[in-house]
Amino acid sequence: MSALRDIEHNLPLQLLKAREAAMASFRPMLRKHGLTEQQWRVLRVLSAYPDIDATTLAHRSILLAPSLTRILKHLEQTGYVARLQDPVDQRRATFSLTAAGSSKVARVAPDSEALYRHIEAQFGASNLDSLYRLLNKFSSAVQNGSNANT
Amino acid sequence: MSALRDIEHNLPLQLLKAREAAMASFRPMLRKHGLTEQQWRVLRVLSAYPDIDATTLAHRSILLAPSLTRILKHLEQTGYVARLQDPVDQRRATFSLTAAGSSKVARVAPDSEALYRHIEAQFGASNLDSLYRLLNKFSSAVQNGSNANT
DNA sequence: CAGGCATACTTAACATGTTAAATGATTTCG
DNA sequence: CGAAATCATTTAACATGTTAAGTATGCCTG
Repeated sequence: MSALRDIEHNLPLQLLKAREAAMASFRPMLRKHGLTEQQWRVLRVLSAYPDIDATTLAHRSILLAPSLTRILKHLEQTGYVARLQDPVDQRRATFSLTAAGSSKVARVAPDSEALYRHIEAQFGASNLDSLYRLLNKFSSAVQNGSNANT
Repeated sequence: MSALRDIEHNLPLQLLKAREAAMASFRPMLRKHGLTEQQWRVLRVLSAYPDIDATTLAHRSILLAPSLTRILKHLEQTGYVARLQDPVDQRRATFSLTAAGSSKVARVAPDSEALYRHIEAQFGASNLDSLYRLLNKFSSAVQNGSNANT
Protein backbone atom coordinates (compact mmCIF):
# COMPACT_ATOMS: atom_id res chain seq x y z
CA MET A 1 0.00 0.00 0.00
CA SER A 2 2.88 2.39 0.70
CA ALA A 3 0.85 4.61 3.02
CA LEU A 4 2.39 7.90 3.98
CA ARG A 5 4.52 7.73 7.12
CA ASP A 6 3.72 9.60 10.30
CA ILE A 7 4.66 13.24 9.99
CA GLU A 8 6.89 12.92 13.07
CA HIS A 9 9.09 10.79 10.84
CA ASN A 10 9.45 13.33 8.09
CA LEU A 11 13.19 13.85 8.23
CA PRO A 12 13.55 17.02 6.15
CA LEU A 13 10.79 18.57 8.23
CA GLN A 14 12.41 17.65 11.54
CA LEU A 15 15.78 18.92 10.36
CA LEU A 16 14.13 22.16 9.34
CA LYS A 17 12.32 22.41 12.64
CA ALA A 18 15.55 22.00 14.61
CA ARG A 19 17.26 24.53 12.38
CA GLU A 20 14.48 27.04 12.90
CA ALA A 21 14.71 26.51 16.65
CA ALA A 22 18.38 27.43 16.49
CA MET A 23 17.98 30.28 14.01
CA ALA A 24 15.22 31.86 16.06
CA SER A 25 17.91 33.31 18.28
CA PHE A 26 20.62 33.78 15.66
CA ARG A 27 18.59 35.76 13.17
CA PRO A 28 17.70 38.70 15.42
CA MET A 29 21.32 38.87 16.56
CA LEU A 30 22.60 39.00 12.99
CA ARG A 31 19.93 41.52 12.12
CA LYS A 32 21.33 43.90 14.75
CA HIS A 33 24.62 43.66 12.89
CA GLY A 34 22.88 44.31 9.58
CA LEU A 35 23.55 40.86 8.15
CA THR A 36 21.36 38.10 6.80
CA GLU A 37 21.99 34.51 7.72
CA GLN A 38 23.51 33.76 4.31
CA GLN A 39 25.73 36.83 4.23
CA TRP A 40 27.09 35.77 7.61
CA ARG A 41 27.71 32.24 6.34
CA VAL A 42 29.78 33.62 3.49
CA LEU A 43 31.80 35.93 5.76
CA ARG A 44 32.34 33.07 8.17
CA VAL A 45 33.59 30.70 5.49
CA LEU A 46 35.90 33.34 4.02
CA SER A 47 37.23 33.97 7.49
CA ALA A 48 38.15 30.30 7.81
CA TYR A 49 39.29 29.77 4.21
CA PRO A 50 40.69 32.93 2.59
CA ASP A 51 41.18 33.26 -1.16
CA ILE A 52 38.87 30.53 -2.37
CA ASP A 53 36.99 30.50 -5.64
CA ALA A 54 33.24 30.88 -5.94
CA THR A 55 32.52 27.20 -6.50
CA THR A 56 34.39 26.15 -3.37
CA LEU A 57 32.82 29.00 -1.44
CA ALA A 58 29.34 27.94 -2.53
CA HIS A 59 30.04 24.37 -1.52
CA ARG A 60 31.34 25.30 1.92
CA SER A 61 28.59 27.77 2.72
CA ILE A 62 25.87 25.46 1.35
CA LEU A 63 24.64 27.98 -1.16
CA LEU A 64 23.65 27.54 -4.78
CA ALA A 65 25.72 29.40 -7.33
CA PRO A 66 22.99 31.87 -8.34
CA SER A 67 22.40 32.84 -4.72
CA LEU A 68 26.09 33.24 -4.11
CA THR A 69 26.45 35.51 -7.14
CA ARG A 70 23.89 37.91 -5.67
CA ILE A 71 25.25 37.72 -2.15
CA LEU A 72 28.82 38.39 -3.26
CA LYS A 73 27.69 41.34 -5.33
CA HIS A 74 26.05 42.73 -2.21
CA LEU A 75 29.05 42.05 0.04
CA GLU A 76 31.42 43.64 -2.46
CA GLN A 77 29.26 46.76 -2.56
CA THR A 78 29.19 46.87 1.22
CA GLY A 79 32.97 46.61 1.22
CA TYR A 80 33.32 43.45 3.28
CA VAL A 81 34.59 41.22 0.48
CA ALA A 82 37.11 41.69 -2.31
CA ARG A 83 37.12 39.84 -5.63
CA LEU A 84 40.36 38.86 -7.31
CA GLN A 85 40.25 37.69 -10.90
CA ASP A 86 42.40 34.59 -11.38
CA PRO A 87 45.21 35.60 -13.78
CA VAL A 88 45.70 32.04 -15.04
CA ASP A 89 42.11 30.91 -15.48
CA GLN A 90 40.03 33.88 -16.55
CA ARG A 91 36.80 32.11 -15.75
CA ARG A 92 37.63 31.89 -12.10
CA ALA A 93 37.68 34.53 -9.37
CA THR A 94 38.82 34.18 -5.78
CA PHE A 95 37.37 36.04 -2.83
CA SER A 96 38.63 37.21 0.53
CA LEU A 97 37.63 39.44 3.40
CA THR A 98 38.64 43.08 3.34
CA ALA A 99 39.88 44.74 6.53
CA ALA A 100 36.33 45.94 7.08
CA GLY A 101 35.08 42.39 6.55
CA SER A 102 37.49 40.93 9.08
CA SER A 103 36.59 43.54 11.62
CA LYS A 104 32.89 42.88 11.03
CA VAL A 105 33.45 39.19 11.71
CA ALA A 106 35.33 40.09 14.89
CA ARG A 107 32.40 42.20 16.07
CA VAL A 108 29.78 39.54 15.39
CA ALA A 109 31.76 36.58 16.75
CA PRO A 110 31.25 37.28 20.48
CA ASP A 111 27.48 37.56 20.06
CA SER A 112 27.47 34.33 18.08
CA GLU A 113 29.49 32.50 20.71
CA ALA A 114 27.17 33.74 23.43
CA LEU A 115 24.22 32.14 21.65
CA TYR A 116 26.14 28.88 21.32
CA ARG A 117 26.80 28.86 25.04
CA HIS A 118 23.09 29.39 25.56
CA ILE A 119 22.27 26.45 23.31
CA GLU A 120 24.79 24.22 25.06
CA ALA A 121 23.29 25.14 28.39
CA GLN A 122 19.78 24.25 27.21
CA PHE A 123 20.57 21.13 25.26
CA GLY A 124 23.67 19.78 26.95
CA ALA A 125 27.20 19.59 25.58
CA SER A 126 27.09 15.83 25.32
CA ASN A 127 23.82 15.84 23.38
CA LEU A 128 25.23 18.50 21.12
CA ASP A 129 28.27 16.38 20.44
CA SER A 130 26.12 13.38 19.57
CA LEU A 131 24.02 15.51 17.27
CA TYR A 132 27.06 16.83 15.40
CA ARG A 133 28.36 13.32 15.00
CA LEU A 134 25.08 11.94 13.69
CA LEU A 135 24.52 14.83 11.32
CA ASN A 136 27.99 14.41 9.93
CA LYS A 137 27.52 10.69 9.46
CA PHE A 138 24.16 11.26 7.82
CA SER A 139 25.48 13.81 5.34
CA SER A 140 28.27 11.51 4.21
CA ALA A 141 26.12 8.39 4.12
CA VAL A 142 23.29 9.81 2.07
CA GLN A 143 25.24 11.85 -0.45
CA ASN A 144 26.94 8.80 -1.90
CA GLY A 145 23.81 6.81 -2.56
CA SER A 146 22.20 9.58 -4.57
CA ASN A 147 21.83 7.71 -7.84
CA ALA A 148 18.11 7.21 -7.52
CA ASN A 149 17.14 9.64 -10.30
CA THR A 150 17.15 9.30 -14.05
CA MET B 1 38.74 36.79 23.01
CA SER B 2 35.65 34.87 21.97
CA ALA B 3 37.24 33.54 18.78
CA LEU B 4 34.92 32.07 16.21
CA ARG B 5 34.38 28.35 16.58
CA ASP B 6 35.48 25.81 14.00
CA ILE B 7 33.05 25.77 11.10
CA GLU B 8 32.46 22.05 11.65
CA HIS B 9 30.69 23.14 14.82
CA ASN B 10 28.34 25.55 13.15
CA LEU B 11 25.07 23.89 14.05
CA PRO B 12 22.68 25.68 11.67
CA LEU B 13 25.10 24.94 8.85
CA GLN B 14 25.37 21.25 9.69
CA LEU B 15 21.60 20.95 10.00
CA LEU B 16 21.25 22.62 6.63
CA LYS B 17 23.87 20.35 5.12
CA ALA B 18 22.07 17.23 6.33
CA ARG B 19 18.81 18.60 5.06
CA GLU B 20 20.27 19.30 1.65
CA ALA B 21 21.68 15.79 1.53
CA ALA B 22 18.18 14.45 2.07
CA MET B 23 16.42 16.91 -0.20
CA ALA B 24 18.83 16.22 -3.04
CA SER B 25 16.82 13.09 -3.78
CA PHE B 26 13.39 14.38 -2.73
CA ARG B 27 13.35 17.51 -4.83
CA PRO B 28 13.72 15.89 -8.25
CA MET B 29 11.06 13.36 -7.28
CA LEU B 30 8.61 16.07 -6.25
CA ARG B 31 9.47 18.01 -9.37
CA LYS B 32 8.34 15.09 -11.51
CA HIS B 33 5.00 15.41 -9.75
CA GLY B 34 4.94 19.15 -10.37
CA LEU B 35 5.26 20.11 -6.72
CA THR B 36 7.71 22.21 -4.77
CA GLU B 37 9.01 21.05 -1.43
CA GLN B 38 6.79 23.50 0.44
CA GLN B 39 3.65 22.71 -1.52
CA TRP B 40 4.21 19.06 -0.68
CA ARG B 41 4.67 19.90 3.00
CA VAL B 42 1.32 21.67 3.02
CA LEU B 43 -0.46 18.81 1.25
CA ARG B 44 1.16 16.32 3.60
CA VAL B 45 0.10 18.21 6.73
CA LEU B 46 -3.46 18.65 5.44
CA SER B 47 -3.54 14.95 4.70
CA ALA B 48 -2.68 14.21 8.33
CA TYR B 49 -4.75 17.01 9.89
CA PRO B 50 -7.80 17.97 7.82
CA ASP B 51 -9.76 21.18 8.41
CA ILE B 52 -7.15 23.20 10.26
CA ASP B 53 -6.79 26.96 10.19
CA ALA B 54 -3.94 28.80 8.52
CA THR B 55 -2.04 29.53 11.71
CA THR B 56 -1.99 25.89 12.78
CA LEU B 57 -1.15 24.81 9.26
CA ALA B 58 1.78 27.24 9.14
CA HIS B 59 3.06 25.96 12.47
CA ARG B 60 2.86 22.31 11.47
CA SER B 61 4.44 22.76 8.06
CA ILE B 62 7.15 25.10 9.43
CA LEU B 63 6.20 27.94 7.14
CA LEU B 64 5.86 31.62 7.83
CA ALA B 65 2.42 33.12 7.37
CA PRO B 66 3.30 35.22 4.30
CA SER B 67 4.74 32.18 2.52
CA LEU B 68 1.72 30.11 3.41
CA THR B 69 -0.62 32.77 2.03
CA ARG B 70 1.05 32.53 -1.36
CA ILE B 71 1.31 28.74 -1.33
CA LEU B 72 -2.34 28.29 -0.42
CA LYS B 73 -3.40 30.70 -3.15
CA HIS B 74 -1.44 28.56 -5.59
CA LEU B 75 -2.81 25.26 -4.28
CA GLU B 76 -6.37 26.57 -4.40
CA GLN B 77 -5.90 27.62 -8.01
CA THR B 78 -4.48 24.20 -8.83
CA GLY B 79 -7.54 22.63 -7.21
CA TYR B 80 -5.75 20.55 -4.59
CA VAL B 81 -6.92 22.55 -1.58
CA ALA B 82 -10.26 24.05 -0.56
CA ARG B 83 -10.75 27.04 1.73
CA LEU B 84 -13.69 27.21 4.13
CA GLN B 85 -14.46 30.52 5.79
CA ASP B 86 -15.16 30.03 9.49
CA PRO B 87 -18.81 31.06 10.06
CA VAL B 88 -18.22 31.97 13.70
CA ASP B 89 -14.92 33.85 13.47
CA GLN B 90 -14.82 35.74 10.19
CA ARG B 91 -11.08 36.28 10.46
CA ARG B 92 -10.35 32.60 10.35
CA ALA B 93 -10.43 30.14 7.46
CA THR B 94 -9.88 26.39 7.54
CA PHE B 95 -8.35 24.34 4.78
CA SER B 96 -8.63 20.78 3.56
CA LEU B 97 -7.65 18.61 0.63
CA THR B 98 -10.01 18.29 -2.30
CA ALA B 99 -10.54 14.90 -3.95
CA ALA B 100 -7.86 15.88 -6.45
CA GLY B 101 -5.58 16.82 -3.58
CA SER B 102 -6.02 13.50 -1.82
CA SER B 103 -5.41 11.59 -5.00
CA LYS B 104 -2.28 13.66 -5.65
CA VAL B 105 -0.97 12.75 -2.20
CA ALA B 106 -1.72 9.11 -2.91
CA ARG B 107 0.28 9.27 -6.13
CA VAL B 108 3.31 10.93 -4.54
CA ALA B 109 3.38 8.81 -1.37
CA PRO B 110 4.91 5.65 -2.88
CA ASP B 111 7.77 7.59 -4.45
CA SER B 112 8.38 9.35 -1.16
CA GLU B 113 8.42 6.09 0.76
CA ALA B 114 10.85 4.59 -1.71
CA LEU B 115 13.31 7.40 -1.02
CA TYR B 116 12.94 6.85 2.72
CA ARG B 117 13.77 3.20 2.31
CA HIS B 118 16.83 4.26 0.36
CA ILE B 119 17.89 6.60 3.15
CA GLU B 120 17.37 3.94 5.77
CA ALA B 121 19.47 1.54 3.77
CA GLN B 122 22.32 4.06 3.50
CA PHE B 123 22.23 5.46 7.02
CA GLY B 124 20.84 2.60 9.06
CA ALA B 125 17.47 2.38 10.78
CA SER B 126 19.02 2.61 14.22
CA ASN B 127 21.01 5.74 13.37
CA LEU B 128 17.90 7.25 11.87
CA ASP B 129 16.00 6.58 15.07
CA SER B 130 18.69 8.21 17.16
CA LEU B 131 18.71 11.20 14.88
CA TYR B 132 14.94 11.67 15.15
CA ARG B 133 15.17 11.44 18.90
CA LEU B 134 17.99 13.97 19.18
CA LEU B 135 16.37 16.41 16.78
CA ASN B 136 13.15 16.24 18.70
CA LYS B 137 14.91 16.80 21.99
CA PHE B 138 16.85 19.69 20.53
CA SER B 139 13.78 21.44 19.16
CA SER B 140 11.99 21.28 22.49
CA ALA B 141 15.05 22.20 24.56
CA VAL B 142 16.06 25.25 22.58
CA GLN B 143 12.66 26.77 21.91
CA ASN B 144 11.99 27.37 25.58
CA GLY B 145 15.16 29.26 26.36
CA SER B 146 14.66 31.82 23.60
CA ASN B 147 14.50 34.93 25.78
CA ALA B 148 17.95 36.14 24.86
CA ASN B 149 16.93 39.11 22.73
CA THR B 150 15.78 42.65 23.42
C1' DC C 1 -21.41 50.67 23.61
C1' DA C 2 -17.14 53.09 22.47
C1' DG C 3 -12.25 53.02 22.49
C1' DG C 4 -8.30 50.22 22.81
C1' DC C 5 -6.02 46.04 22.27
C1' DA C 6 -5.36 41.49 20.46
C1' DT C 7 -5.97 38.10 16.65
C1' DA C 8 -5.83 36.09 11.86
C1' DC C 9 -4.50 36.74 8.10
C1' DT C 10 -2.66 39.55 3.87
C1' DT C 11 0.48 42.90 1.34
C1' DA C 12 4.68 44.95 0.45
C1' DA C 13 9.57 45.01 -0.32
C1' DC C 14 13.72 43.02 -0.52
C1' DA C 15 16.83 38.74 -0.09
C1' DT C 16 17.40 34.03 -1.15
C1' DG C 17 16.10 29.20 -3.22
C1' DT C 18 15.59 26.58 -7.42
C1' DT C 19 15.84 25.20 -12.14
C1' DA C 20 17.11 26.12 -16.80
C1' DA C 21 19.62 28.56 -20.02
C1' DA C 22 23.29 31.83 -21.43
C1' DT C 23 28.00 33.60 -21.59
C1' DG C 24 32.99 33.19 -21.88
C1' DA C 25 36.97 30.80 -21.00
C1' DT C 26 39.52 26.43 -21.03
C1' DT C 27 40.42 21.74 -22.26
C1' DT C 28 40.18 17.65 -25.12
C1' DC C 29 40.96 15.25 -29.14
C1' DG C 30 40.67 14.09 -33.87
C1' DC D 1 45.19 23.60 -35.10
C1' DG D 2 40.04 23.83 -34.57
C1' DA D 3 35.45 22.00 -33.47
C1' DA D 4 33.22 20.00 -29.58
C1' DA D 5 32.84 19.15 -24.96
C1' DT D 6 33.60 20.95 -20.34
C1' DC D 7 33.93 24.33 -16.73
C1' DA D 8 33.09 28.71 -13.85
C1' DT D 9 30.10 32.05 -13.35
C1' DT D 10 26.09 34.80 -14.40
C1' DT D 11 21.26 35.84 -15.90
C1' DA D 12 16.43 34.89 -16.05
C1' DA D 13 12.05 33.61 -14.12
C1' DC D 14 9.33 32.08 -10.72
C1' DA D 15 8.67 30.34 -5.75
C1' DT D 16 9.74 31.02 -1.04
C1' DG D 17 12.04 33.35 3.25
C1' DT D 18 11.99 37.37 6.21
C1' DT D 19 10.60 41.56 8.43
C1' DA D 20 7.45 45.26 8.81
C1' DA D 21 3.15 47.24 8.07
C1' DG D 22 -1.74 46.99 6.73
C1' DT D 23 -6.82 45.19 7.18
C1' DA D 24 -10.48 43.27 9.03
C1' DT D 25 -12.54 41.12 12.71
C1' DG D 26 -13.19 39.90 17.39
C1' DC D 27 -12.55 40.69 22.44
C1' DC D 28 -12.42 43.53 26.69
C1' DT D 29 -12.95 46.93 29.77
C1' DG D 30 -14.56 51.29 31.40
